[in-house]
Amino acid sequence: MQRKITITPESTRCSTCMLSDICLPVGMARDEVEKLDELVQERIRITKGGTLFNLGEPANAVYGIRFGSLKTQLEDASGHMQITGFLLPGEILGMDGMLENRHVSNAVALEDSEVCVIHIQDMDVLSRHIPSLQQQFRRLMSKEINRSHRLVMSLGSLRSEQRLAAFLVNLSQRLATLGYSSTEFLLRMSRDEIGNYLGLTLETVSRLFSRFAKEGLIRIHQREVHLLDLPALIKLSGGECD
Amino acid sequence: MQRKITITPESTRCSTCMLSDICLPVGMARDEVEKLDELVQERIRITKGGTLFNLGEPANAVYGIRFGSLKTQLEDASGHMQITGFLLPGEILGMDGMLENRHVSNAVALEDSEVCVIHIQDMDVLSRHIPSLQQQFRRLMSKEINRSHRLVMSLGSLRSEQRLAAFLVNLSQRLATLGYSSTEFLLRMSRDEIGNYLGLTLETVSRLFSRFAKEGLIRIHQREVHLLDLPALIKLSGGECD
DNA sequence: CGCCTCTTTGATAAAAGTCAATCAGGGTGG
DNA sequence: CCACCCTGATTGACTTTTATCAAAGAGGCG
Repeated sequence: MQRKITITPESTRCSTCMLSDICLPVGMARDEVEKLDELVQERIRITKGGTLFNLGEPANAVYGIRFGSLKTQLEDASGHMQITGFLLPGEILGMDGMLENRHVSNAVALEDSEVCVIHIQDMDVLSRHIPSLQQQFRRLMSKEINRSHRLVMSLGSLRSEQRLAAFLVNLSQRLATLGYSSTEFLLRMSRDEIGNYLGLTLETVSRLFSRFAKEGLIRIHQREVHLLDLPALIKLSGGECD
Repeated sequence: MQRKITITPESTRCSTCMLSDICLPVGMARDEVEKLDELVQERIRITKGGTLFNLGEPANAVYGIRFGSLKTQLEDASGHMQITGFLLPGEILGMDGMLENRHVSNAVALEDSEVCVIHIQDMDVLSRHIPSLQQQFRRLMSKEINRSHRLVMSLGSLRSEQRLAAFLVNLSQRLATLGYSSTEFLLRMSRDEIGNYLGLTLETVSRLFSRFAKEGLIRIHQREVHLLDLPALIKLSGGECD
């Protein structure tokens, strides 16, 4: 389910990682990124369906995804789950646990995945030698706040078709950033999970996919999506309207 | 609309502020709070309807509310607004602007209000003398992430009546923390604003208030609310179910 | 091969939105 | 000081959207 991987001298470090311009070091100067190299002393590999952390567990680190994808979800008093995000390589998770140093959500792997462990204490030590590190970390937290606010906007003001279109466009853009195709990709999550995330039922999601396909916006077979008319999807999602 | 207030020697400081155990210094040691006193060199008073900051403006500070209340809202490409929060005294706003040092939202006063200005640069300088300050700030950002995630949960998984109940309960609890009545208070926002925040129309909000009143859960006249059966509201909102 | 999970699709019901009219206060100007 | 107006709130009738219930189909894995 979950396996620790210790970093060896020949392991990839932040300064040699392909994701360095997306992940924690995004925007940092070359020489500062090199100083980051000691920060990650540990990686964790999680198999599909395994959890990286669970609600209530002590939280003293955040995690940067190296490969794979995870979902984060809140659990309410009655056990109902709400997915709050689908995370891709280069994205950071675990920052919601820093209020009480205890996780308030679960993180579950959607496929076999690996994350870099960033211990907060180590980061605080290192930040004495890297002046920009604290600011960098605030930026990442701010990004998470923004991400969540945009989700609120989507849930609060868009209709189901707009939400789903926005979801596809967002995924497309993030995959493009990673160097993958922005028009052809595999959905790592089920209809049920998409629906939960977007505040819809799985049936509604399925119906919308079918309708989008009929309208020529996408081609979809199971979890393989092909965005045929990205501009139309963007327009439908309410973004970049001209 | 907006007026700067410079701090004089006799002004209240963090160490003498009534809100110190709620606001920025929450949980900090007494001697560290005293070191915070130089941090706030400026306050801003905003009249009802005035803006503290607007989308696109440079962001180099965060703000702690001293008195009054504000709403924060996102604006999409087509000008549609989504309220992402109603903030009360002791609560911090502006942390969503730290990604690009530019505000991505608007903050509007719901009543005449005053905020303490916390310049990020000053905080970074001060944090060299207050080891816990960076951690403190991360806690506050984490809190904002959590707040937003819970709103996502509300929007994504609760029905309209549950959302409104949860909204009332949440307000009640925050007002209680401030020492106000948890059962009798004034709504500083319109039905329209509540509806926008909760992803509902103003008519739905109004109808639900009327229904809650008919069912004996609340008494409401205009913006004056009286929570008559807080346990029932908590239960309705899905929290603390037993 | 068969079971199990995920997905699709249809019929129907419920929730919430829209449109519209009326009502209540609060503030302003005559 | 009062009438009027303007904004915000309430309520009703009706429509639209989305959920619910149900059944059947499609892959994938043991």
